[in-house]
Amino acid sequence: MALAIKVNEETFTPRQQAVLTAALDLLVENGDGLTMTAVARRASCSKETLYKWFGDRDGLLTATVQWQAAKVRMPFVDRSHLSVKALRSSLEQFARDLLTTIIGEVSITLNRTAITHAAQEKDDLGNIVLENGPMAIRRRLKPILEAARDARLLRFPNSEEAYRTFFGLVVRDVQIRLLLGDKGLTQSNVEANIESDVKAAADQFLTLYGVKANS
Amino acid sequence: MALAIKVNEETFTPRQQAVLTAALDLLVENGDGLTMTAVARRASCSKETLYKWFGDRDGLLTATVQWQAAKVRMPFVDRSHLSVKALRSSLEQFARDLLTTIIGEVSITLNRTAITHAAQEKDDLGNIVLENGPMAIRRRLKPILEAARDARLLRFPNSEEAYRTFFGLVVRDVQIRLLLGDKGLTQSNVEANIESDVKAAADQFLTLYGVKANS
DNA sequence: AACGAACCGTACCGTACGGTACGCCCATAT
DNA sequence: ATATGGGCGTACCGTACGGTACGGTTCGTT
Repeated sequence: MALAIKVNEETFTPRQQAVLTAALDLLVENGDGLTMTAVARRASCSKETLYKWFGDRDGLLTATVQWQAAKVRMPFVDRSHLSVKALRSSLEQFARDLLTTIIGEVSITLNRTAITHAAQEKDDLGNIVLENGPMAIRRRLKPILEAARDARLLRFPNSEEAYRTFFGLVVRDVQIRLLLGDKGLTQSNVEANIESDVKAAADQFLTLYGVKANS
Repeated sequence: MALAIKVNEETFTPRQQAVLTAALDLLVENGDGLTMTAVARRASCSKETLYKWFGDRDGLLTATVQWQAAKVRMPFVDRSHLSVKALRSSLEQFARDLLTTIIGEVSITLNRTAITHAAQEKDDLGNIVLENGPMAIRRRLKPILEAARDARLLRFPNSEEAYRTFFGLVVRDVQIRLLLGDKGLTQSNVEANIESDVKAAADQFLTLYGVKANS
């Protein structure tokens, strides 16, 4: 838990955030478009300032990803009253948040950038994205799963396995196809089916781990 | 189906394949290490030859990915006698092949390269990897699923959905974590659990879509 | 008013790399 | 033996980009 890199709102001044926004925009528009000159021009600042604030290109990239990844805050899910209905609703909420996040252009860009980065030895960005993406969800979902198990609504030997199954049921091949730029899978295309996919994933998860279904 | 890019063994001469091997090695060793000079030195050939054979850097990259991706040939799965046992065995075989492929260094490198490539406008590599990865599996698995449905072993409204669920149950978060360079998930780490994961995925899939379980 | 800090814009430097040109070797054909 | 062509090695060119330097401007402080 101490591993999570904390980025407060106050970490960056508004001016700096404007710079980071420019950097992110360039990243989204054109993955390799993040040249220092381009960011400086887009943000109407001098390159010297960029180097003063962020050290070097990698620092700017890291700051951008950190700042943006930390913004992915999923809405709070109630875990007080644990009826089957409430559990299903929570699962659907998680699935919906996960899917809508994943198919967003920003998320795709961040993941692509981090993966490109990880292809070289420097794996900072990969960890940042992981920490704010899958791991953040895991941290939030696991206690709910465990509470549901304690309430005899779910049955599983290992909450880690249960979480990963949920992830798989929700994400399936959507993320990798989007990352690879599958033209047969536009965001709007996925977006239209989110609700039915969400329901299907929750149903399947409950079929696999709900108390009724499992022996 | 005509979309699949065909790459015969004879497409490249042995000497050319040696060059492609060198290129792939450099790619695996260091994602951005694929400079024309480096490939030429590694393969003991001249840059001029590279340009003569492959046109430009992108052509070399594409040839490398095509050539390597086309090598991913999964073993044939018998689909003649369709007992429950044979079906489960087939599913496990698919899951095993999928997992072992995905966690391989070559696959990770290819996917990372294609994703990096897709981050710019050029999406050739993404399609090639997709076509030889997920889509190849889909083409092989779908008829088996449909045969099993016709034999009343499985029940699903949509074979596409069934395939994607299978994919999700098998891959879960493994691929994205490996692509992002998650240090808590080494190949050997995953490899050790392949067999149990494979069994679990097949079990879960049969629980969801097997005739016995569904109403 | 005077000073200084922060910052913009631009010019500049060094390097890395894609791509080209050229000289040489060697193998095969005639 | 000689010619020819495919290919190796190297040197070279142009450009793009990371990083630095510097003059000019704005703004806050005293």
